[in-house]
Amino acid sequence: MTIRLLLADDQALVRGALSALLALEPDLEVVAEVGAGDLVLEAVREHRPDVALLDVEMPGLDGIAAAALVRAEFPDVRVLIVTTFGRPGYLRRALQAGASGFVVKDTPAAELADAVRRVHAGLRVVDPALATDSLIAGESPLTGRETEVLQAAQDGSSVAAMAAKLFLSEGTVRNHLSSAIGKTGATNRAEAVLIADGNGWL
Amino acid sequence: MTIRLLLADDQALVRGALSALLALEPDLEVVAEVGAGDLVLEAVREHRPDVALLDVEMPGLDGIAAAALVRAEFPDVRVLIVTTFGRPGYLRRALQAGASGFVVKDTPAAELADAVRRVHAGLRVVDPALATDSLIAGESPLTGRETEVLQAAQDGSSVAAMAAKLFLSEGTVRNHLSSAIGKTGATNRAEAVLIADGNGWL
DNA sequence: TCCCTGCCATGACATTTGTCAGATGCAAGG
DNA sequence: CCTTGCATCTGACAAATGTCATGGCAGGGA
Repeated sequence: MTIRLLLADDQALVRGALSALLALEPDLEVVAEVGAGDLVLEAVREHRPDVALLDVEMPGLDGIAAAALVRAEFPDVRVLIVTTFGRPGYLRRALQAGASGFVVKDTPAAELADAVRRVHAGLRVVDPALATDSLIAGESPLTGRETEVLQAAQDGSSVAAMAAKLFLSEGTVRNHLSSAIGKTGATNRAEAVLIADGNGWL
Repeated sequence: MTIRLLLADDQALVRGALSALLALEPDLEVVAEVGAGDLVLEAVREHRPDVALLDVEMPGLDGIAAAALVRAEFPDVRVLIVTTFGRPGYLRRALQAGASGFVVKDTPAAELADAVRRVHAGLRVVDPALATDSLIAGESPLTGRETEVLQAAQDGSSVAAMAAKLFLSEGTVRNHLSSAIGKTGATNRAEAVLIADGNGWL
């Protein structure tokens, strides 16, 4: 009885390489590969995998959002998140979205197949170092608006541009920014963006 | 006669997966894997691969710098750069460093082996879309100092912090920043950093 | 109901940032 | 030798940014 896998990663080369890696295991079978989060649910419907390996960073729907959709429609499909960045907030959100495991891409290749098997067996797989980081960093202290404003600031927009985009007054944008700067312990907007993003809060 | 390969990528999972993918080809053999740029030259000395696959983004020495070292000591070792980001400046610098090929990670997995064979045969392998981008973006218009200042600005430092780090007066830092902002077509520091980085100028 | 929190806004203020003009020194190239 | 480009600095100015106090409004507990 082989474990049926779905692979989602926007980088075709990595996707294909992971597929090759997992195909080496006799008890694993890759039944579907997709390159965008939007396609995950559809592929799950069609191929009914046992485990879905989802990258977080994907165009369109990200892996965490895709995980939530999958779990909502197919509670028996296990989700293993595989990501480049071990952002604490990613782990928290992934687990809240119903993921059973969370693996960063610099874990040894040999451990991936094991992680898949454990997840399939109903166990949780979480990098212990990351788990402690997640506890330390905690949940995002930012309010909804503060988060939105920082996201808008990511591309180097001016206050005026952000105000226009979010339909807010410039003063309000600056208030939210100031508040976010305070909460992140930063001294300016750019630093606040880096800190928040590094924690997976954006 | 198999082609001997060296793999360098800081993400162990990706490294292992690529290794599995390439091992499927009967004429290819992965003889060494390293996870940092500093280890590339040493591994080449020991294993004498025919082709080295190097990621650009690596801790310590980046893939392009490693390529230059390898080519200087072993001119008969071909270098194929494999990277996540198709930054125009990366391609230019990679070719200047003596790389024979440049592949982004969202090319189909099936093409990688072909790219390796072509590089080994003495041909150049370059993503055509990326090549035109590189021509459009052109060489970095930034002077040495401008580049340094933008790099220092990447972490959200204030002018005062950058001045201290670079042993310059605050006025000078602001002048270089202003100049860089003008050259990148940005309207502020943060945007200039994004544009310059996106072009591979930092 | 009252209180608290989040959200929105305004106005005022100090600081930081971006721009500009002007000046010097240095090195490379014609 | 002269020009050009780069790097450095100063001083001054306008614009953008960050902070603070204050107020209004809505929703969710206690």
